[in-house]
Amino acid sequence: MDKNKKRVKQSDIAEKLGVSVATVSRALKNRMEISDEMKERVKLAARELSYQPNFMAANLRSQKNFSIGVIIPRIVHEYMASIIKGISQEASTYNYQIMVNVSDHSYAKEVKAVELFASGIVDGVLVCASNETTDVSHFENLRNNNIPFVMFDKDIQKMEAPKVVVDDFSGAYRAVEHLIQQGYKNIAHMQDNMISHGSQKRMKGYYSALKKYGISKNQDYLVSLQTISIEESKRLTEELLRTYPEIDAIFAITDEIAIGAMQAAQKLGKRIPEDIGIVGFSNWQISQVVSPTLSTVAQPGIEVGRTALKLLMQNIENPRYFQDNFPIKILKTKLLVRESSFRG
Amino acid sequence: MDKNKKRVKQSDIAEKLGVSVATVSRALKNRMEISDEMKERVKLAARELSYQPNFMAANLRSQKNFSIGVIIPRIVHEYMASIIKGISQEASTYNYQIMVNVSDHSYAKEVKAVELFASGIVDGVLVCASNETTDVSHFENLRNNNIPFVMFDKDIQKMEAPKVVVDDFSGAYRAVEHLIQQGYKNIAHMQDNMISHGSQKRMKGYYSALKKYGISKNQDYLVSLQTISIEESKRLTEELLRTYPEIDAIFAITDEIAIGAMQAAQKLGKRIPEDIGIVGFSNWQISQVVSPTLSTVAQPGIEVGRTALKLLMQNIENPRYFQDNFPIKILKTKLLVRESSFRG
DNA sequence: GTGAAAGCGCTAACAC
DNA sequence: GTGTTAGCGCTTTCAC
Repeated sequence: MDKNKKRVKQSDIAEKLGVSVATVSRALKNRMEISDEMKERVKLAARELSYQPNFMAANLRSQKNFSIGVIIPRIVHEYMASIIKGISQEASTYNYQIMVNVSDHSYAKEVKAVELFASGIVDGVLVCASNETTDVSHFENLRNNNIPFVMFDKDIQKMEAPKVVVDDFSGAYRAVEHLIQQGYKNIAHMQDNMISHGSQKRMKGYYSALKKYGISKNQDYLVSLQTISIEESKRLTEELLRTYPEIDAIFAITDEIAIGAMQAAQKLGKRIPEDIGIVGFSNWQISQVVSPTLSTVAQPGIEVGRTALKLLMQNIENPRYFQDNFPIKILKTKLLVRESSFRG
Repeated sequence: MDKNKKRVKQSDIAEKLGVSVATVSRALKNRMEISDEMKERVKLAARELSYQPNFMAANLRSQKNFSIGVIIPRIVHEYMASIIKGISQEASTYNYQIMVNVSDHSYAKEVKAVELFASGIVDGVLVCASNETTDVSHFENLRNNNIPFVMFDKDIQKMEAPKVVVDDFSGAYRAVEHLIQQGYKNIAHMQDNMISHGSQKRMKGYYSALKKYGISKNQDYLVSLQTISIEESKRLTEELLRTYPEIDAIFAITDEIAIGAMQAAQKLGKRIPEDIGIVGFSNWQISQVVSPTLSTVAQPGIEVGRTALKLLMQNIENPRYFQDNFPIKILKTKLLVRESSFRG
């Protein structure tokens, strides 16, 4: 065991070369005041001694740590994972690392995560609030410590901060418009029970499309799920379709719900898309595999991640970048018409 | 802008109270040599000044940073995400953070990530090697810097390190045994082209079950996919079933491949499970949604993550814990019999 | 172009 | 119980 083999530091290089640590530090950082010859000597020695910089020390000095904190409610979730992928990709172009903290949709955990990140172990924070989060005072911790942050995916209205979200409204609008154009008349909407801004926007998009095409709204065609799951959706959809057999289309707020709806429709002997059209939201991989394939509204997860990180980096590089004028980036969703809603 | 509002530090508290920084530091850490009264005074003052500890400074001193690096090949991947979830859960019980670095199955990126983590910004590393990784010399960086690490999911044979993997062999064995017990006779195996240890184990499990039940092995029933995708699997399975119509069961190395196989079988007018039985591997959510539902071998992702992190923490807490005698934890897989292979 | 020296904020060894 | 002091390893004035 080489427990006594200490890590080589700049002073070791300095000693070996008979120069000062300052020179070593500068040479390693390629400062131009150092002669090329010295740079070479230092770098050579560094390699010989297999020197590895100690970032903790450098960070303490420079008050930066080249890492950003990411708070998300879930990780086993295709859309979230794709956002992380985007964040991760973009971060690496800045040579930044990401620290991922999963709140598990617990407000308490989110608060803890925010406090931790506010303590200075990261240069900035990206956060997607949990479903439980209504009080947003914990984010003041970040402000007080001058840690810039950007919110993504979930838009908490009263929160003043830079945000990156997707266009829920027009995504929903186009989905419903498409159903109408396919000749469907009685279009139901399955939503979650969240009073989240995104859910509301989707609902508004749904109603707006109906209105535009002169279809009067029917409260009975609106169903809210308590828990989001295929089973729950299947159960409620079956109930809905039995009660209102005239319903010939469903716009579901997520693919999961859409698939439950498909299963219910099929169970009742309805043909998709002939008898009933179905459109989901998110474009999960699963939506291409079910039979018939599911039409859905694709959300650009990777782009959301990249955009959020870019915004954050601008704020990190220039602390007064936003000047209290917080941008809200709304990324475009895209309707993908597949079998479940296309009758030509 | 309160740019000149400097962060309050221990010395500010000390000054305000007329005590030394040492006392403040100790009081905040609840050391018992400090009187309760002083602890109270210090904590009160800390709160009044809204003091936030500077972890960078503390870390530099203590040479710890309470974070561990995680290197994974992909993140948009249900099984990986569940492993991360497990790591994340367990880490939080130790008050550790995780730094996630995605290699994207690129050897070069993996090397970079290892080097970064070897530089001392984390107390330990968990790594799942990329598919490109055959040379493992980069991990020496971690050893040289006394950064403990644990490998998970992917078992690179020549790599001597603590490992956490799942029992691919017996998972595959039981899947095939189940098919045999259901009366299937001509069982094909669809695998990936990776020469990965896991794939090989599954193949061995497949052959071993056949042998056990006296079924002679037929090389023609073994298909390797160049790229893993539903389409590719569908194409190759169709080819396979056209060439060898006697095949009445398929054991696929992933759920993705299994689903492609299901689609091919259905396209050829074969009924599942009556005419052909299919079993996958991984228990993706999708496997419960396809019709018929897919039998599969579940891998305990969360457990893999938790176990890997626990092993790592033991090594962090006691650097000579493993004494060069590296454990390999093999977690149990579980066969889930669903519709696609059950004919009662 | 290079060196000396002063910290970054905190912890810990050693006093008393 | 509390203070003094000496760093952790690096960066950065300020000299020369």
